[in-house]
Amino acid sequence: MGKTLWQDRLPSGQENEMTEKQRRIVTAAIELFGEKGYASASTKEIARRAGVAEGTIFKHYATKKELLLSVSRLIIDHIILHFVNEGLDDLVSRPYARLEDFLSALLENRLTLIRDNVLLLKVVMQEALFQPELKAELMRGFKATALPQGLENLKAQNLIVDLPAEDLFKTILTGFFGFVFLHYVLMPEFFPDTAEDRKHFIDMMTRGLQSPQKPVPEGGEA
Amino acid sequence: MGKTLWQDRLPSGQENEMTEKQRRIVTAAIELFGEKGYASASTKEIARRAGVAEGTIFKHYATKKELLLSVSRLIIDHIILHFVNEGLDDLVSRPYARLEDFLSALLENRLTLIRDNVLLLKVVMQEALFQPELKAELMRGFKATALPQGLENLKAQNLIVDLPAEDLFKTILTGFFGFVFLHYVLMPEFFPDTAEDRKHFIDMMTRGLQSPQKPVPEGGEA
Amino acid sequence: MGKTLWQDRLPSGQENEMTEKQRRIVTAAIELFGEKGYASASTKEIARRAGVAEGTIFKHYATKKELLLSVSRLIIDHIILHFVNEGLDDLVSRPYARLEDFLSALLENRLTLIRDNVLLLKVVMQEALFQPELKAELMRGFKATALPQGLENLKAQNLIVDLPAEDLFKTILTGFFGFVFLHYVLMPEFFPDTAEDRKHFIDMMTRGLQSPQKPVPEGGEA
Amino acid sequence: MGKTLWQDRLPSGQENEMTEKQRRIVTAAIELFGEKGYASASTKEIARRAGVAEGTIFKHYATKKELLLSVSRLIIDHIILHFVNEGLDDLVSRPYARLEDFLSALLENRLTLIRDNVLLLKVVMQEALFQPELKAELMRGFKATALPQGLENLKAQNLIVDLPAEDLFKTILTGFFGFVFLHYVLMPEFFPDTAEDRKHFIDMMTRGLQSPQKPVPEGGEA
DNA sequence: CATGAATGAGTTTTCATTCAT
DNA sequence: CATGAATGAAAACTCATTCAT
Repeated sequence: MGKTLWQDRLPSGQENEMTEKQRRIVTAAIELFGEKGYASASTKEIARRAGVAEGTIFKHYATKKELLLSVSRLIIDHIILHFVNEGLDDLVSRPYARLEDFLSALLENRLTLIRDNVLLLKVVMQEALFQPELKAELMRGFKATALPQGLENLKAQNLIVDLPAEDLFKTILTGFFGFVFLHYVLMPEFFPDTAEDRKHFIDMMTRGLQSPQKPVPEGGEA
Repeated sequence: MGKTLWQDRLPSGQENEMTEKQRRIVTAAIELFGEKGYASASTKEIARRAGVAEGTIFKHYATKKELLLSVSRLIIDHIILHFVNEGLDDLVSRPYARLEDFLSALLENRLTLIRDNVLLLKVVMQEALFQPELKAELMRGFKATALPQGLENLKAQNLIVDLPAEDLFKTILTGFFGFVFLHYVLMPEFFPDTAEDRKHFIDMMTRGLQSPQKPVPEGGEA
Repeated sequence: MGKTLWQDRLPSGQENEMTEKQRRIVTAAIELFGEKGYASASTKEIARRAGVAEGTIFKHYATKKELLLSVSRLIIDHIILHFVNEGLDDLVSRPYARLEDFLSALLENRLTLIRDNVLLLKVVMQEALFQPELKAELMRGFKATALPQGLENLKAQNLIVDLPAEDLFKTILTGFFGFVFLHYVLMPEFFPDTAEDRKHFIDMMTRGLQSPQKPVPEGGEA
Repeated sequence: MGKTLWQDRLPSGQENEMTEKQRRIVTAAIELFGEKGYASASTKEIARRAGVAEGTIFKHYATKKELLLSVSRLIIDHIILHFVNEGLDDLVSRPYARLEDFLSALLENRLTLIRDNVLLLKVVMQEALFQPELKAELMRGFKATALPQGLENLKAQNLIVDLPAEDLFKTILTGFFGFVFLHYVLMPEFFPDTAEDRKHFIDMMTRGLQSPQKPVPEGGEA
């Protein structure tokens, strides 16, 4: 049922130790912050869902705000940075005959990760809107991607419009972000998850980004 | 901090009448929601800043949430309606207009208003993540756009790819949303507001959406 | 639909004058006090149902409490005292072969009056529980009845147990009150209004009150 | 003012446990509801009199209404359970007991408790007029009586009229309710608490309910 | 007389936080 | 370390009452 991947990523090594209860608290906090927002998730409910006493939360986190910050940090450090690259290395190193194939693969790859982590994203988004440092982290996450390398490959094959990689990167990011955010995070009710919709989006992006000249034919330049 | 234009636009005609106090309440709410977020702005403080009794707020808005919705509706409409009035219709009904011009106008047209309302837009976005009514309000705003009509005209002139209007609408919305949200709401620090960036975006969208065939010449071009 | 009788009884002569609006206020107050109780009926709602402005209520009644008192007085003076005797004179002056017939007629008579005036009774009851003067009024109402006369007739015919009229009166009142109050005012949900139930009650009362000796045969004692 | 017995009876066994503070809250609530009525007794004042923080009340009772229900349940049960324990069962299981003895015990048994709880009973009655949950609670109280079992025994001994237990129950309840309510709750001023009055009532009920045939003698009477 | 917008004190309720066990 | 009863400040909301029009 799409049980999330991130739960296994909470630090449990003995260095960065985190007790079982702490892990349960963090998990419950992520869920509730993601479901109802920070302000509407009461510590009482978090405690209940975590199966601990309310006081226990405050043994570990002095204030509710600190719990939120801690949770945010955790998401950034242990989760986003991980799955941002999940499968991407593989993806960009494969050859693509058409830009469409690349973009399509990119989207599908992102979606598998995102669909199961909507709550996580919601927690990050609500925070990022008002916390500059978090934005910086997010941006760092975006850039750490293997994506730029993929773009270089596409440019080498003349499959993509000839713009500075940085600009291409931003344009793609912008497009993907809009699609993904509206469809899977903000308004799934209004932007349902259909193959048709995804195709329209990929088509548009493909036409928008592909090189006006014919791509370099495979096996000869002339 | 981008003192906004909307204050002069609060309905005061005798139809959609709004008392002086009501206007002060709305103004104070917009300011405070923007400054501290919805949850942290107390009705008491809103009342104080508006110079009215707390009860007065509840005379006009049954609940605090309704006040938020009302305020959100107001700026959403403000952004939309202003846009409509500027006569994008004119633009798209002109023959030989280019898709690029349309998209460009679509973007430029809104930016001033958006830039001036970033604070409240942030709040609206943040709350929309968790409040279904607000999502609905946003969606209503999206749909109230002149966009659909514009699209019909563009299709008639064969300036835009031949897809069902609904699909076109969603694709454009998705693209614009991503661009606007990242550049002006979420991460202006990383997506600066430069003419070049806007041009790249418009170019991409234009290529992505324009009809593969040449437009129907009105009377013959060659 | 059992529209109540009492509305026509509100004073409207030119002496005891009462404006149309006042009458509407009183009517609305009785309904709402009866439906939700004094404390839970807000002046706002009373005004709305009466179709007047909230301020208008306070033009006529300085406080909400005064409205309640006025309404109570009205119920007592113009209504209870009237319908307490409605049909009773007739009823007691008819001859009865059996005690059962008398009690049965008495019950049916009371019920026709009560079924349409539950709200009125509820207003009086909630008040009477805490207002001594109101209890006195109620008691006066009970005693002003033609019932004692009826009892004398029954005693003369030896149809009823030979106790002081006062005691008989109280016993009957007690019994009827319990039946009527539980069935029609307090718990109609649990004590439904069925012919069978009424019969059981009348049977019990009849056996409980009838003279142990055979009644005086009509036409001779020996 | 009839300082009540129930305070010692508040559950404190380890099963139905009730903390010291909870007991103080209940006590204060009973006093204040009785003194000023439900609506006029504020939770703030209840807390003050109980010597606890206002929040503590809501730890134990989610809403003020729930506090009322809980308190009502408590005294209803108190009256009922006390009665049950006094062993009316004994009485009715004795052969040759008379119906009169049963009814008399039924009445006397409750009176002390009722007299001591008039204040709260008034509140319960007043609120029951408008609060369905409270009616239900009252009805539950009625049904929890030992009455039904007693009736079976009486029927077995042919001491009582042969009607379905349910009908007997309702008839008796109706009668007792009228008597008790008028004499001890609503109008003690007009229905004084005299032995004579009680006797008249019991006589009437006895005649009204007893079996027309002589009771089955257990082994012979002569 | 009638209105209804405005008031503000008061009410119920929530909730992060503390602390004795 | 863990608990959860207790706290009390602050929140949203209600409502009888006033008053300028």
